[in-house]
Amino acid sequence: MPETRPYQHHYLKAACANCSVLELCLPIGLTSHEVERLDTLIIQRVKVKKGAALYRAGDPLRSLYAVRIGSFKTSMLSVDGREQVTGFQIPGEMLGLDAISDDRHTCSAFALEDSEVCPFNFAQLEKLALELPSLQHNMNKILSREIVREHNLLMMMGNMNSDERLAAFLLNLSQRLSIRGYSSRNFVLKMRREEIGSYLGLRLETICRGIAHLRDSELVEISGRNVKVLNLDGLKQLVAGCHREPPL
Amino acid sequence: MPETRPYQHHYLKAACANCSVLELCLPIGLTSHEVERLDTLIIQRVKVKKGAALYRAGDPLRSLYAVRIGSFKTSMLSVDGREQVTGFQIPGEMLGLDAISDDRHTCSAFALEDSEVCPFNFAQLEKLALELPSLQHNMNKILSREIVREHNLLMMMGNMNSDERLAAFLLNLSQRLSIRGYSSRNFVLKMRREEIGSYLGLRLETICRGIAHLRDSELVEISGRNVKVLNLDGLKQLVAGCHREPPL
DNA sequence: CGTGCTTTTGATTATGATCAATAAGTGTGG
DNA sequence: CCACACTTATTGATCATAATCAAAAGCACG
Repeated sequence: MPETRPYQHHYLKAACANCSVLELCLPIGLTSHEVERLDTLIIQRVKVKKGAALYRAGDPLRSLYAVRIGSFKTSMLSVDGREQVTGFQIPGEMLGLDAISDDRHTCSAFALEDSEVCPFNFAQLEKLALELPSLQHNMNKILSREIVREHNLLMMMGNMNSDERLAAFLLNLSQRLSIRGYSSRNFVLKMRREEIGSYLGLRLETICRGIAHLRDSELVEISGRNVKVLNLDGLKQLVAGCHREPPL
Repeated sequence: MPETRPYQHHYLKAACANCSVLELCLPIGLTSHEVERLDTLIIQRVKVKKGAALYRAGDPLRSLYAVRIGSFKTSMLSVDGREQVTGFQIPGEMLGLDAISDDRHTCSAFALEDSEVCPFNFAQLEKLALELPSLQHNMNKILSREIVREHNLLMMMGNMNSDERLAAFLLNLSQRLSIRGYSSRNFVLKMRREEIGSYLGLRLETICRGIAHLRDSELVEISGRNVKVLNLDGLKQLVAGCHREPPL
């Protein structure tokens, strides 16, 4: 990711009401009148070029972002400059939730492809949430859902071997894409092997070997970054009947 | 943890205003009038016996809980019955945040010693947060802080070896205890080696060996569950100059 | 159409898991 | 209070998994 300049401002007039990811984003369950009020927070949508940072660790929290088009990775840097990928975000998913803790982003967010986000000014969002109970409730749920996501990640890190983690990763991505109306059986990995590895706590070579194993067992067909799921149940079984010891 | 009966109800009249962990808990930064209103949500404090569950995975979300006295572990069960510990909570820390996502607890919470919690009815809490902006803001921060905590855990799982993870765990516990006014140099581990291991993605034997290593390098003195930190900076250095490869 | 980067695959090594046996605590009932 | 049973902790020996090192093959983009 050599592109380091701040994100580009391509101003677009926003309109939650006719946004295609409306039902996956902050406004879930809001009345059309409430959505209109939320709309007023989004000054403009923002385009982020592939490889560019939407924000960086240490930046003050200005806005939360909903991914509208494209995809992102969020990552932290360790003291000695190693990257830990903490998540991949696709349309309808939120970015920046970790920053509320300390009014400062703890992760950086990079676009994995040319992308577009809706920024919600956080101060205004909190203010509006005081007036719209369902918005407040949504925010709580979205924050809590992120906690649950990370619990599952921890579970994976603690109890799954490399092949199982990879299978779980593909399955999770497949399911999230399917919710967004994309194919759950054919999709493209926008991230590098190294980034998948970092996310799963593995080296990139281990990811390559895992892919080879899944291919050998005819669960998926992966060539380059193109994924075709051949045996969804098989994948699920691999993830479910997982863990380092057999059940006694 | 053989004790499986639901938590015991020892009713105590609650009063945030003169609670010793007030400034670490939900009411941070609230005016005394606001704290009074929050007080009305806590019908009574609840005592939980060592080993008993405060709630279990699958239970409907009724309340969030602030630990007042004692300590807890939260854990999830995998399909084949293996435990993944997701956190340890000490006084002033919140329990149940993951349940907001789906109105259902995804973890179980067990008392590691005889303990006491303050339950906040969640529905009432959300309602009250609409009227008290600083309460709403606190809730957002607490949720976000939990996300940051888990990011750091992921970082640990992904980039640290066993000794470094153990050192990071001890350091983190030491710091949290110190914030609560306990000694940061002398404390007692209320959890078993196995639970520490599960939390850190390691086996209990590896924890024992790690303890032996830290003892050999004269960073800490650990006998049984009693911890004495001998060289805080040394511990920090081990955690900071960590990671599987040396910095290039 | 090279020149990076990224991915793949192979060979070897290191770390932590597993298996096993012993020791140290903890709590209970006599 | 002690003896016993049981849980928890420690340490050793061996093994398995994934990391590391290395080299070649694909790709993508200027």
